[in-house]
Amino acid sequence: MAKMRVDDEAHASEEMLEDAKRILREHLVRLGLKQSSQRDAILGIFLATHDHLSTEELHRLVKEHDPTIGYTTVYRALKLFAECGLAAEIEFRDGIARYEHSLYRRNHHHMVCTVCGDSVEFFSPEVEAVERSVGEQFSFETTSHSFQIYGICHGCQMKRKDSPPAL
Amino acid sequence: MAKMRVDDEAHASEEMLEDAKRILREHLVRLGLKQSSQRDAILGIFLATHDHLSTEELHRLVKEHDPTIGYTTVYRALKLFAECGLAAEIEFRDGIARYEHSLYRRNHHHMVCTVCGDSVEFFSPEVEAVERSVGEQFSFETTSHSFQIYGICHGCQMKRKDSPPAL
DNA sequence: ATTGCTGCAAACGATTTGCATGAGG
DNA sequence: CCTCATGCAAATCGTTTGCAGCAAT
Repeated sequence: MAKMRVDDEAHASEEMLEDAKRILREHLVRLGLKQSSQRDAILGIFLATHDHLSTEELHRLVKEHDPTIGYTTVYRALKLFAECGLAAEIEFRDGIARYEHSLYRRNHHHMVCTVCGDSVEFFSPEVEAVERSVGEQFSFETTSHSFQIYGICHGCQMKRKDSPPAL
Repeated sequence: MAKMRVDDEAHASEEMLEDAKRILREHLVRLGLKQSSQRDAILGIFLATHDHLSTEELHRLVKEHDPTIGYTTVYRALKLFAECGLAAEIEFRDGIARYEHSLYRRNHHHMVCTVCGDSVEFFSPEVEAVERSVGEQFSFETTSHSFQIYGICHGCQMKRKDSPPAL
């Protein structure tokens, strides 16, 4: 429940990079696909961030490293990562698909401020338990769930008090 | 936790229709908006279904009743209903916005089959509790949450077994 | 009369695809 | 060599908006 220390995270990401590369490689072999330098680069950059990136945002980061890589390649790479469980798509109600790491990151959810768009993470094993129990109850073979909380963050609440309420 | 009996539901929806009309009316007055026959018709048809309707699906139903009502009017009516708490938008990962009744329908979530798209409803008060407790913890004034479970329904599991697995 | 509502068509924007060229096995 | 990956441009598709005429207050 406590936050990981930064050096723990750094250590974890070295191992994670290796695991991730292996998982992607196995996935490619399984589907008869090929490796490419672009995909390796995109994977590395994706794993190096701890944000919730849209395709466009990741593309921007990737271009800093290699300006020749196109949006479509990033888009397809993210799909591939999601297929093999390296990335998970999350939906923040703004109509933009965002991705985050999903390896080693279960039980982890988001609370989003509907005013400023910022998000905080929280951990909630109960939700995982609900997935299991409901799946059993209805004979679903569950694969995932999506859970977000929406509200107004502390900062935006303060600003609201200062300025006159719009409605 | 037990399912409502059908006649309970029928009775509830008469009362609900009145409540809904009143709520919408109050909302319109509050914002200085006007009533219209189209919106009344759309509200009635919306409340008469128990499905998770996309704008297009509701528009199709509405046209059966009055072919002159356009898509845009249905679209704007749904937004209005959502604003005043009569409808809630739900997201099933297919990129289509769906709406359902939200009046009298809290603690109610969906499990969606990623193969056939069918969904079942379930009730999970724990999730509401998580919203409250996480909101407190991070000083968010929470307004709502979104929770869906994804998986493969019993029927689609059976079909999988029959036909040779694709991958 | 004034102001909001409607319906059409057009704009929008993120996502997805077709295709010619280049790279991996 | 054959097949897949790439990057561009174009297509897609649900959503949203502008606007002229209609309806409600």
